[in-house]
Amino acid sequence: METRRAGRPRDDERESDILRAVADLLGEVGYDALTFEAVARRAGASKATLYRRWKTKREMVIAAIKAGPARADGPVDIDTGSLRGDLLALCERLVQTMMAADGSMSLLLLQAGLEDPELCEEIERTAGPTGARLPASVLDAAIRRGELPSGTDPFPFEEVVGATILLRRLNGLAVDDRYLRALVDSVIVPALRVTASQPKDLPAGIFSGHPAHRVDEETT
Amino acid sequence: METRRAGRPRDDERESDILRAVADLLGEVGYDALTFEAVARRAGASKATLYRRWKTKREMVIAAIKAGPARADGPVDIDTGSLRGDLLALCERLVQTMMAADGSMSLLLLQAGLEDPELCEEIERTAGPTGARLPASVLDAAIRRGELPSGTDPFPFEEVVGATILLRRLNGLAVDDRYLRALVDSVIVPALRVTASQPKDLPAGIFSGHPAHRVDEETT
Amino acid sequence: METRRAGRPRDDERESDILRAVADLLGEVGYDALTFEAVARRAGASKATLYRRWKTKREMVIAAIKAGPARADGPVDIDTGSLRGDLLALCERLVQTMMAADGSMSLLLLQAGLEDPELCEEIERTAGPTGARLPASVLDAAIRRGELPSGTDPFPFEEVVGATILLRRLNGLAVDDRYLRALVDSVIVPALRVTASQPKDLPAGIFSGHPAHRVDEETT
Amino acid sequence: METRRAGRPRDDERESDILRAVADLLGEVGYDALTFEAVARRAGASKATLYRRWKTKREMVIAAIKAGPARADGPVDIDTGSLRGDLLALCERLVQTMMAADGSMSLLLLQAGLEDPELCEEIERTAGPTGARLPASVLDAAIRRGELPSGTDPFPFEEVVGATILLRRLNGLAVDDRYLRALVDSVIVPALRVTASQPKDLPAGIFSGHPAHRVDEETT
DNA sequence: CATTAACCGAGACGGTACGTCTAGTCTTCAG
DNA sequence: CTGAAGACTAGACGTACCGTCTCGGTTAATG
Repeated sequence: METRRAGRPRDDERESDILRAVADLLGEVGYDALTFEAVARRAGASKATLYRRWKTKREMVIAAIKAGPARADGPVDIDTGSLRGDLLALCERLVQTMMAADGSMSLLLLQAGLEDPELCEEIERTAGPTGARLPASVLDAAIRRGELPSGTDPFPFEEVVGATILLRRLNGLAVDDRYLRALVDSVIVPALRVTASQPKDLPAGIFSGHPAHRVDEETT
Repeated sequence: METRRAGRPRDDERESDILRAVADLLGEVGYDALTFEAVARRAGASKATLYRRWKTKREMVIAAIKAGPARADGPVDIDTGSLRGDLLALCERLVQTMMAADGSMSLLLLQAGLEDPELCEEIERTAGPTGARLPASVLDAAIRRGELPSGTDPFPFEEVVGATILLRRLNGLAVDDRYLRALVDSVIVPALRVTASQPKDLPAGIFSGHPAHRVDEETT
Repeated sequence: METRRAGRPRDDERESDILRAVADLLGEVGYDALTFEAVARRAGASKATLYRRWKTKREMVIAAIKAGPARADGPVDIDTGSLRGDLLALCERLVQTMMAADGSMSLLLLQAGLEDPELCEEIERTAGPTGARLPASVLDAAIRRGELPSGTDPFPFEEVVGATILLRRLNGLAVDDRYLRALVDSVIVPALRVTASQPKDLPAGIFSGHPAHRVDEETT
Repeated sequence: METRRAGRPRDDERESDILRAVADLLGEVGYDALTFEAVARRAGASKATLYRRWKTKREMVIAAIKAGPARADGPVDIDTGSLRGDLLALCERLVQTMMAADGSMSLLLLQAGLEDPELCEEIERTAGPTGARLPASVLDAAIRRGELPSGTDPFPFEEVVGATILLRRLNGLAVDDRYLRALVDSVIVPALRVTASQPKDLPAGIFSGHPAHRVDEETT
């Protein structure tokens, strides 16, 4: 029955005040220039209060992102009538997702994935479908249309699309329709068609998600 | 005839001493923990001497990388007798290249590419074949063996391999043989085989290099 | 009832440690060569801790002087049996007081007096009789002996002696017996004898002290 | 006959340009904030050129003062008809002289006297009568009027007036008519009247001048 | 008349202090 | 125990000057 630890309980309102301050500052000065000091000032909180909750800046920022208001706009389904169209639509959605925050933000999430793979799920949950995953509905539709063999593994999409697009963005290179078409036509589609039998337990990447979960879906 | 500007000229030896110190410290403490202060101490130089040359840490580090000793170990040719083997060997070499420096180092290069695309060429030149490009020799051999149609474009390899491997590394995920085999077998090889006619003048990414140049070589 | 202001209070021990370091360094390198940096090093303190307390070097040094250990050696009374002897003894004591610190130290005190006239009293209190004031006992004895008329004002002594001796010291000129005798015989004694009725509320100089106060004592 | 050393001779114009810059900066930022760096910038000279001429800031500044344009306004004679009036007029002139430069300037001259007593003469020469010396004309007139015995020594005036006024100024204390009257009436005049026979070879102070010279005058 | 030594400006150099900032930790008092 | 407040050590930040030096170039007297 876990007796509540003695003493004054943490003030949840303080926490959300602080996280709001973190989020604001993130937008104003970026990740690198964000300091505990400034957060404390802005939130009218003490540094001790911050450190009590999060050991590092990264942790704190991630918490702020997690606490961000859940995306209101529902997960619009993708269904253009062709695999190629669906894939391009997904790519475009992913580009939009990345555009939402600035470059260092993407980078942050990227680095965050490093130690907190759960965050991927978290983002997917709060931010809605990012376009980084290949939804079963799209896959199923393609199989139904005969564009892909049944049992097609989404790995080529999920592993490749997020990585290439993020890097291009970080390099300040254009990620336009022409590029996306080249990527989809010359890499993703051919690769998906092959249905190579790859190991089913590869560790998940930030974009490739959690195969274990998907494997379940596939086998269903 | 370019009149030397007045005043005592900068001491090139000091500069190389400093850059050596930068490189050493980079290896020891990483990019984030690298400070002007420590570089000055290590190089026995004055901070003013550093700031006179580079305004920011990034600039200085990039200079250090550019100045890095041209890789002595010659560009060992890759020829395993099969396309798959060659591709895996290239991937492994790329992993080694990235391992050479720490994670934030890769990140730095990545960000550096952002504003200094020439740096890509620079690194390729000084660091020797990194494994990020698909050499014409490998391509030709595969075509000769009938594994690939003539006219195959290296885009699928160059655009995908570097990006995915770097991201996995940044995410602290294993980049082992199993992963590389999955990548090569289910993405790279199928994509190369298709020889889709894609635009030849896509902007180059940090890993995809400058297709225009290579296309010339291939057609030669 | 003055509620203690929030937050961790300043550590008085740190303060005294620091001031001790200041005093030591003053003695070792002098005022001009004294730096915040060195004080911090010596005291094992952070520069922030220093700057939190004092905005300038002068402020800090003055604090160190004020905090100096009260002079143990009691205020030895002066009584040579003659006015001339007493005055010469006072002058010699003053010379000793000035010798205690180096030249720039005297200069410092001098400048300090500029904005902090209370410091004069402070020094008189902590350093014991400096010889800069003409004690009532000496005056009374001279009057009793008939060497001076009753009601003699100490102004000629206090205003002149300190100023002339300090300046000679600052000019690196000898302040020896011969000089002191000349000063006492040809300036101080003749002037004291006149008992001119001068305004009683002249602003006090660093050496002339606060006549108003002493006048009260005398008339008591 | 000392043959001029070989090589290009120093450019006197550069020297005067520099000293003018020194003088200007002295007036603008004061002695403490004056830097070689700034002088070089202002004069369009090289630091080496400065250091070649003067080893220290003090030396340089003193040179600048010595080089200052000789005071144009001639040495107005003092003759108010009474000793007291003459002395007060001299005091006021001295106060004016000190006012001319700022406090640290006076201080500088003071310290300069420390090692370069000739500078006193220099100042007296270039700046005209400062009021620090008791002119023979004033003394003679007083003797003629019977206010002073013949053979009166100016020591009480010269030793005391400059020192007390300078110190009061440095202490930020008013040096007004009331003070000057008190000083003259209760110290200077009584002391001058006594004509004590003091040693004739006292070392000169910055204000007391060179007794040797005056002794000559007196004995004449 | 050529040499040459000292001059000149510019500015790089190793040092060092400046005054400010942030990181983390710790201490006090109030709830 | 939690909270705010804020002191504490540690040390990097970027700037400024210090006094020395090294350049390319100039200027006069010497040889």
